Amino acid sequence: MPEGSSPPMGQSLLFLTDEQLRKGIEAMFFAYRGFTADPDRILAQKSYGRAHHRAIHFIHRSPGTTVNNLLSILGVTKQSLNRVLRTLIEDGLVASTVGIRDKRERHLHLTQDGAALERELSDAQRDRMRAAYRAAGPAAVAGFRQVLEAMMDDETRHHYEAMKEKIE
Amino acid sequence: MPEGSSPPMGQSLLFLTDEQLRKGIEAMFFAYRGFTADPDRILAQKSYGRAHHRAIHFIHRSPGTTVNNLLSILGVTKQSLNRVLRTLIEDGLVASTVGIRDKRERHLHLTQDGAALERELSDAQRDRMRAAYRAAGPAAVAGFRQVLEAMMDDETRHHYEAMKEKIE
DNA sequence: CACAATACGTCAGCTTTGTTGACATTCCAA
DNA sequence: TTGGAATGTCAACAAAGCTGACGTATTGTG
Repeated sequence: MPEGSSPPMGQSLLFLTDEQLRKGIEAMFFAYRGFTADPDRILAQKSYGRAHHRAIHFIHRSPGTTVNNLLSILGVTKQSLNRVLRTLIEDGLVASTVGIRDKRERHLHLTQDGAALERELSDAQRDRMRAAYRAAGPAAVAGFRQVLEAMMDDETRHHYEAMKEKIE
Repeated sequence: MPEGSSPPMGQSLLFLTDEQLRKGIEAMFFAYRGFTADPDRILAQKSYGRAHHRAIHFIHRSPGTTVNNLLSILGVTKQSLNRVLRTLIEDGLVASTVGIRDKRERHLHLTQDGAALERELSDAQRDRMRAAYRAAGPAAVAGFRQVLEAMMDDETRHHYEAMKEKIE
C-alpha cells in the first residue's frame, strides 16, 4: 500500500483518476462480453444457457460437490439452480448420487457426455483467454489477476481461493 | 502439472497453462460479480436493473447519442433497449429530443435526476474499482487493462476505443 | 415525384434465469 | 424422539434478452 511516498511518488496516483477508473469499468463491461461470447454460441446450439455452463464448469472443477456447496459458489437460489440441474441430469450430462456419509446430500459428477460438453465449452473459452494472455504477456497477466482478485467480494474471494488450492 | 521444465525460455510460457487459463476464467467470473454488486444494490431499491444502468452510463458518456448508436454499443435489440429507455424517459431521468439534421433520430440526454442517479451508481462502482486499483498498483492496472482489451471482440473493441478517445 | 431505405416506436409472444413463498420428505444428531 | 438441516417441488412472478410484424415519420435516390 505504501505508494511512491515522498520524493516524486514515482508513477504517481494518476492511475486512480476518475477517468482511468471509468475506462477500467468500460473495459470490464466490454471484455466480459467477449469472455462469454464463444461458450454462448455453443450453448445456444444445444439450447442451454450460461447457467448450465456455470453449473457444468464448477461440477467439473469439484467433482462430487454437493448441491448446497454449488449453490454458495454460484450465488443463486436452490430453485434456480435446481431447474438447470434437472435438465442436465435428464439429458444425461450430470449424475446425482445420494451421499454416503450423509444421505440427504446429493453428490454431483459429470457423465462422459457432460465431460465432453465441458471440454468443448472450456476449450472455446480458453482459446480466447490464451490469445489475450499471449498478446498481453506474463507481466500483464499477473496484473490482470491481481486486480480481479482485489475486485471480488470477501465471501466470493473465499470461494475463489478455495478453488485455487484444489488442483495446483 | 509441468512445473520446473528446462532452464530456457525465460519466464517461459507457463502462464499459458490450461491451469493458469482456468484460474483466469474463474477470476473473471467471480470478479464480475463484485464489479456489479454495488450498483445492483442501489438499482434494486429503485426497481431498476443492470440494463438501466448500462443505458444511463452510456448516455452520460456520450450525451446526445442516438438510439441506434446506443443499440450497437450495448449489443441488444431495439425492443429490449426501448423497454428500458421508455421507463427512464417516463421517470424523467432521460430526455429524448428529435434530431435537428435528421428528424428521424432521437438524441438522448440525462436530465438532472438522471445525472444524479448516474453519479450515485458510478460513485459506488468506482469506489470498489479504486480500492482494487490501489491495492494492486499501477503496473498491475496496466496489465489488467491490456488483458481485458485483448479479450474483446473486434467490433466491441472498436466501440471501446471510440469511447476512450472521446474525453481524454 | 415516386419509391426505397432508415430510424424509431410498439404490439405480441417466447425464453432464460433469477426471485419469494409454501410445503413435503428424508435423515442426522442432540 | 424430536428439531433442524438438506433437498426437492409447486406456483407465481420479474428482468431482460429474443423474433417477427407493423406503423409512421423522414430522408435519400433513381
